[in-house]
Amino acid sequence: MAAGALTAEEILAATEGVLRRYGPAKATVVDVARALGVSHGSVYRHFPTKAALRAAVTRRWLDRNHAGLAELAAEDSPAPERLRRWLAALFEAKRRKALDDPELFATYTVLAGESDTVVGEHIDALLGEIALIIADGVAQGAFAPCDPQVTARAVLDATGRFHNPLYAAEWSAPEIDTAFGAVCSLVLAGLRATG
Amino acid sequence: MAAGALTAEEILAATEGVLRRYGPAKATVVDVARALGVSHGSVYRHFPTKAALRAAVTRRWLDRNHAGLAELAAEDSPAPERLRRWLAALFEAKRRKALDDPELFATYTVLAGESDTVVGEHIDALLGEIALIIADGVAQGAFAPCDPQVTARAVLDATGRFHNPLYAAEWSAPEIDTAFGAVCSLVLAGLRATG
DNA sequence: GGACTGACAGATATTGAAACCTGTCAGTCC
DNA sequence: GGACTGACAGGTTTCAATATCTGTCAGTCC
Repeated sequence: MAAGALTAEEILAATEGVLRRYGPAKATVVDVARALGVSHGSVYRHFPTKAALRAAVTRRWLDRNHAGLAELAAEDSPAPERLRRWLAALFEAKRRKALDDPELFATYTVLAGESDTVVGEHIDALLGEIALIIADGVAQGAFAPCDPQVTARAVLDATGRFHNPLYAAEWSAPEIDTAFGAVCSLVLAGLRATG
Repeated sequence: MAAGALTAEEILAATEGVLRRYGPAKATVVDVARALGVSHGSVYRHFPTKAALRAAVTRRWLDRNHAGLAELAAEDSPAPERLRRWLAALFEAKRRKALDDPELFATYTVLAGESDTVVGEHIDALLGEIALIIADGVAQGAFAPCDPQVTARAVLDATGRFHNPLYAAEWSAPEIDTAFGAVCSLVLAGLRATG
């Protein structure tokens, strides 16, 4: 559709559009090719399988939504408030996506469920950022000594209700902010004095 | 099938059998009636709708699995270790169900997803037990002062990965016990010194 | 008289044939 | 020669006809 040769980038953009229009169940590789004005064989020159194409779209989406969080984690500020803002930012980003366009969010939730690998890498990135903040906090003396890796996992697990898409339906409930605040406080208090 | 008049109890037992054999998608009221040797009209004398029948089966199952937990919560022992044992018992009960008979567990997970009310009551019961332990802990001086209701919710939320059926697939992973221990320790440390 | 039956209407699920999709590859075109 | 096409085999999805199910109720039976 664009200038000369077909690029992976163009295919990904077209695939996003097709997914948006038809949903994850009905979007086909033929639809993507049609949107680009090429044969579907051309798409297979750039992506080995439909699953790989969908995984690539998922990775793009995850990366885009994740922008900004890494910077926040690396900020030079007291670890406790930094962790709280980081968790709040993660929750807020996901919640906005889920509430602004529920269908698109559902589409990407399905896609994410298809490729463990992509999701696993995303989670590893999040864990790394939490571990960074925790290590800083221990160095600052704000958190009790601990294994940052293991504790980062505990923090991510404990806040699952506020980032795991499985819970998206609960994110519009009025008491969700209270619940988020309570879990955050509990986790931060726990970090201050881990047993 | 049994002695004289058809009882709700017999219908529930027969329904469990039918669900076990055919799964949640294919089990019908006609199947239940056939298993009991009666017409399906008789079943509707005891339960107004199929949904109500399924909700009753779900409640029974939840209650049965919950047996023992309430006693544990009411025990006369230090709150921190009591809470840890209570959480471990909850996790262990769910995990055993999920691993012993995955199909049956999946069946009941589907059923639970159908009736918010029944699940809500079950969660309220769990929250009450946690709140009881927390209130005891505050009275004992082991936990920092807090609103037991709100904090109970935070504890249940924070440990969601270890009791919410949505996570059942992860319960056979080797590192799950480490993760459980880490979250428990974090939560208990948080209760000791809530901010 | 009250527990139960069985036939019924409308809604939902099953089935099998036809349409479509995925992934491949020999061949076309610059 | 490398990007692209288009026809193809095998597998999956769709669609409409058919069968089954849910929930009701007038009537049967002890």
